[in-house]
Amino acid sequence: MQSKIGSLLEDELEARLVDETPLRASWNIPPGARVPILLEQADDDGALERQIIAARWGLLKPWNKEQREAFQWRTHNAQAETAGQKRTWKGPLTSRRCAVPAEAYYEWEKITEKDKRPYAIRPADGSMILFAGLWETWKQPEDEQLIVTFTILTGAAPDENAGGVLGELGRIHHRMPLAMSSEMASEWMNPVKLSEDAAQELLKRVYAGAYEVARGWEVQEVSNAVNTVANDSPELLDPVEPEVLF
DNA sequence: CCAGACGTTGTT
DNA sequence: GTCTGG
DNA sequence: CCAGACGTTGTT
DNA sequence: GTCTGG
Repeated sequence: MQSKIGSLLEDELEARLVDETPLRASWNIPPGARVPILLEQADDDGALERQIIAARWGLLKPWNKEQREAFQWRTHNAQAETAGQKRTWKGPLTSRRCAVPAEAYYEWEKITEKDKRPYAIRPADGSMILFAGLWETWKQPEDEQLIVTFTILTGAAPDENAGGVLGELGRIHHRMPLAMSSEMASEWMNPVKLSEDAAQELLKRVYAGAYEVARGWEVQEVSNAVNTVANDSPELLDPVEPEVLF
């Protein structure tokens, strides 16, 4: 995943940067990293406000006491198909929905057991992606501090014969993160507590709209420099020429 | 009732 | 915390 | 997600 | 193999 610095996000997302923790731009964001997420909450006066908050990618379940056990599960994604039935996602789904802004994300195509090939995926028009996410708070045992964590919902990738960018997405991977239009994101982020049924319906609509959002993306093979998290520069998004075979 | 799990991706 | 399994 | 590490007391 | 770190 790739993300802009906080101040730029404030303008672009028309939201207030709440967490003062400096959020630097990054072009290589792994699970576990802190990145800005977008959510709606009541401000000090009780008015609904759109906020940008630094959050850890990888949802930590609030009942885990030890950091070791909290970090054990891979929770950076939640399956949209079953999220409504899973204990871990139910609470967040009814009450803590967020959007995760990104300019691009990476997907790895598995070629063989050891060979994988990274692609950068982003809106062709340079706009921001708003992934559908869920957030949660976790109390750090050492200092009782609440830290915000999040996960990104995923769905089945389109059929590889779909044609166009949807076909490309399906060809390189069988899953994809669910992105939202800005209108859908506004609905999604509304912090009203939903019933489980209503939350399920809302999620279905996000899922149903995800391919249409993805239709505006482009998929470009990039250098395997992105495989090493220490590499973090805008050049990671530069396309590499596909190998000519003859 | 109490005890124990609570997840995804990808691979088989 | 909340659900499932026993 | 991928890359890279993984370990200590006591016994041989 | 599995976990940690980034």
